[in-house]
Amino acid sequence: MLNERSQKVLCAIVQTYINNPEPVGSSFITKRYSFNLSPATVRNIMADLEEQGFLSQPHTSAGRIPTDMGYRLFVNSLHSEIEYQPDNRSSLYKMVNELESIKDDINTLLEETTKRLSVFSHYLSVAVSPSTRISTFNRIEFLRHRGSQVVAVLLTDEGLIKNKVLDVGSDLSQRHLNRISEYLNSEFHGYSLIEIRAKIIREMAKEKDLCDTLISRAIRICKEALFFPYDDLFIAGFAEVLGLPDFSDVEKIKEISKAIEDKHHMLQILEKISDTDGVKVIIGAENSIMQMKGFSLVASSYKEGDRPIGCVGMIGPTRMDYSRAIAVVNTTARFLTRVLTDRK
Amino acid sequence: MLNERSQKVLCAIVQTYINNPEPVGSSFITKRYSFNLSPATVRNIMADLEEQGFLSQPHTSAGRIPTDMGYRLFVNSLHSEIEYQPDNRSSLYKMVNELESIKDDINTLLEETTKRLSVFSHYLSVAVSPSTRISTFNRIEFLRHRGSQVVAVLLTDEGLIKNKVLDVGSDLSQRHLNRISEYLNSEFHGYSLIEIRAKIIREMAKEKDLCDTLISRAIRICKEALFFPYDDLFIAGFAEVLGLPDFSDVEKIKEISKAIEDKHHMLQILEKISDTDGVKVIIGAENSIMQMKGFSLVASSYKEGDRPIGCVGMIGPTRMDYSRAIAVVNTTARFLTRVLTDRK
DNA sequence: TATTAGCACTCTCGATGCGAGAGTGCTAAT
DNA sequence: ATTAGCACTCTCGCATCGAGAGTGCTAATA
Repeated sequence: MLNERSQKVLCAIVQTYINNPEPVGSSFITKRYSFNLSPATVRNIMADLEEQGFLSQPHTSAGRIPTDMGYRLFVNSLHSEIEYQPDNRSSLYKMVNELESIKDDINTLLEETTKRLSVFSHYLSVAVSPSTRISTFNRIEFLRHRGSQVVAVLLTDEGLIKNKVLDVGSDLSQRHLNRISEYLNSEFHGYSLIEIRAKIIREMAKEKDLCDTLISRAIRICKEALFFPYDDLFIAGFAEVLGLPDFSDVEKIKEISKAIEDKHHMLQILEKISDTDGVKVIIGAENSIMQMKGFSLVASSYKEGDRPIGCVGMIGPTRMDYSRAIAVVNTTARFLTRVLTDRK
Repeated sequence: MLNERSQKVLCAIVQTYINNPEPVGSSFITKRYSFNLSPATVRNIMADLEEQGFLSQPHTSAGRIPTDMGYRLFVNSLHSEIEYQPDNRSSLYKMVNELESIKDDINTLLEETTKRLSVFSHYLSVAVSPSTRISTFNRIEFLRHRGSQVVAVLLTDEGLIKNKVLDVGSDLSQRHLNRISEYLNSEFHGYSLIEIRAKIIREMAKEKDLCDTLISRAIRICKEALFFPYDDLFIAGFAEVLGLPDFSDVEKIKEISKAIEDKHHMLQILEKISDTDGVKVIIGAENSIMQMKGFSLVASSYKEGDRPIGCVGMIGPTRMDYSRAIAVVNTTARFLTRVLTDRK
């Protein structure tokens, strides 16, 4: 579809534009890269590339800038080239080592990771905690709280700790609650939360008229206590991206701040990535789910053992340094995987 | 220090500038307000006000804009006039009523409050959860977690629920932990966390060589479990303020985003307000603690009964609509107070 | 046939100039 | 003490202009 020479020129243009966000001219390419081509030839190639949709021109008589398609081709070629080559910059390793000390609480770990990642990369960085849906039930405890309220504390094998305030009548004493939690803990230990929800639904249908009140109440309480509509989302580095030349325009800033304020949407995208393996790159409006026109996401799942459980990544302008971003995200995800896997 | 007429003119200028962020000229004032003064007179007054530091001029031959001092005078006069007149706009009441339904969890309540408040006011809105320092210990429970870890769950009388992951050796069984929590709960019930910390410090000094291991360990564990350096801070509405004309400049946006990324700083300011009564207004760099040059904070503590426990407020450009902001913040704080007081 | 040199053309960008408009400060009259 | 009048200042929008960068096309070249 594209001969090798054209592709090389395209990549050169993308790389040049990434280094410096100004339209790239033909002569720059011939000077900077030794393709042994004259500017005129490069111009012809560029015209072709534009026709095929890989480049665009802000106006006649300006150089070319990559389209999303252009970036995509660039990223794909990159991928096969340097795939998963960890970034050996000492500062990244330093950062990662600093994080080693906080392996106790997974949310603290993720929060600190995103913070440092954004400072390090100058991009927005994001992470989602292990998905509650697929998490493995370890145990649940109920603590009587003020009035008719009860605090349910859920622990999962992945290390998640989730609180939920429930309103059960005031007739259930702490003793009753302990009986309920004992029952649930023995019944559900080791199942994933999504399985448990299914079980509960079945159970509720079955026991509709049966009335072992304590158990049926336990089931009902549990259904509520295990329902967490959203996983935790960590975002850091807004101040960082404001420094990029791509955000010298107020409109652009509004767009990105809208994109990250819509946490629900963000989570959807990241959770999809949480389920898969390796680094994913989503460029601009590629993924029609997101109204992230103008931004790209480089993200990877992190795992516990062999099982992907969450996701960490970076968001930047489409003009972001993909090669570095991919390497950094990959390194970070591997680091998280190692910490989460080793901690047992 | 300032005669009544000058003050009226100043307030008129401030009000005009708040309505529309353009330097205010003398003739506008004479036309819009019926002071029965000629533009020339107003010009003289304006020159005086400028000399005294209440107004400034972007350039000769432009109108005047208020300085921080000018806003301050304006706000003070406002204060004595409409102090604590609740805002009767039906939409605010509607908003507040929607919030009534989530009185279960205080953090959820605060989060939703800030969200709605920002949408309603078009300013950034902030809130801090009840200060852990002054909160009243209700009980603590320890749950064995993975490996040598324990999850401490702290409940306070104010309704706070705090988790902390601790690394105690792996030799303490759940049974031991229960003994410890029973001891702590009977010992500390009803004390404020800050008192408890003091008690613990004394206890630790005393028992240095004594070695009732379980109790001394309990004390040590408790010291760690009760230490929460930061209260929760809720901020919402960044996208809202971007719409204001005051933030059409990228530099301004950077400034405000820096101000809110520094949560530590923000908390310091808000915690001070949490301790006092009524609505406070901090204009620009007035409070030298904050590098919030260019922004103002309108905030009020909310209470449980008669005791201020936390704080809610709004941040906007110095050119914000103080009158409305004060009313809205006041209404919101009173609403929170009512909900938190009634819920028992 | 693919490449290239040459050249006219187009478009942006910064500098410059200019006039309208808004608003001031000062002075002299009320 | 207030005000009318007026000269003055400054911004802002608009148009003009030339330099510079980069293109597309054509004709020559290997």
